[in-house]
Amino acid sequence: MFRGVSPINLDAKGRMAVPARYRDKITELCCGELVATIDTEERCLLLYPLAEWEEIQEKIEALPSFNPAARRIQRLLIGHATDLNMDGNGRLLLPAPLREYAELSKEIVLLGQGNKFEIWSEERWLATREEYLAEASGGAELPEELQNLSL
Amino acid sequence: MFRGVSPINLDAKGRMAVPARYRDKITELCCGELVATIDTEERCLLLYPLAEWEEIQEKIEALPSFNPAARRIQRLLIGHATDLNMDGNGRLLLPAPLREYAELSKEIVLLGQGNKFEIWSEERWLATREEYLAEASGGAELPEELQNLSL
DNA sequence: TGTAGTAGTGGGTAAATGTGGGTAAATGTG
DNA sequence: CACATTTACCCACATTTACCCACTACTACA
Repeated sequence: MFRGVSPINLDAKGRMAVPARYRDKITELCCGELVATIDTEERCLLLYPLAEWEEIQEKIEALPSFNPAARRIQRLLIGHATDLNMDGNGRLLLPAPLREYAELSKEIVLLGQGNKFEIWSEERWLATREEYLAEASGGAELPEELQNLSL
Repeated sequence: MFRGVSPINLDAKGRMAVPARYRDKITELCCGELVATIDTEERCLLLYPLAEWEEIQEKIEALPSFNPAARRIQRLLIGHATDLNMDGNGRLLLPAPLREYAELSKEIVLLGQGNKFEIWSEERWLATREEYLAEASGGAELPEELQNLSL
């Protein structure tokens, strides 16, 4: 599915040009209909093909709604999930509330992540990547599945 | 169903313009007839399509009425439930008592939440969201369903 | 190295949307 | 029954958005 990193500039209207190498697949998967929402762990956005998102939303809605942690997740994820369509030039208009959440200004980064993309402010992504690298080289606390992973 | 976040301004008469992207679906589902009531956990309002609300009200009415907790829920939810109609411009007049409960002044936020909407004062929503994010990243006390959720 | 095609970027314009407010009907009150 | 207040309906304006077209920068290939 999706992979790779793409530095992108938002234009003055808050639009993001989807890298051409993804466009055909996105058109094929969901006719250019995508859903963006927030990531609850990091200040970045998640971008799903519509069909992919709908499966996830079903799972989230099925959570027990009297459970406070589940209500939080529902409010955060479904509450921010916004439908987006690619325009004729293969661009997406990122809604202002989502841009504000992820602190996106001009320079952003699009990360392919399998069934979805992540959208980061470039500055925040570079800083977070450094943190990850530092933690990873600590080498401690890896779950068993990871320790057995051969690259 | 409904999803996404919409910042909205109430006008001087306490009216809220329903975002255009929801209007068709609302008209189709319930001819623009909605029911607003209070949320008992958070200081926000809940907004249901009429048919959706009627199912819920039946369930609430079926609760054992000698049980004090059930009576409380009945008084709070059914007692505050108010029928609203979209006007010709796709706006809803939010009744003063409900506005006061949720402390809605000018800037409000509409959150799509599956079968319903939530209406928050923008200020309160932003503050609550930060709390949720902080708690979510604590990572503790997640129900099993949530721990296994892969996004 | 030139040329053609593709990708990324910028911005104009018409249509749709959000906003404000006037007025008449309806409602509640003295 | 008259009055004051609220609500519903309507029209008009400001703003935003979607769509389109044009320009520039690359890339690939001759």
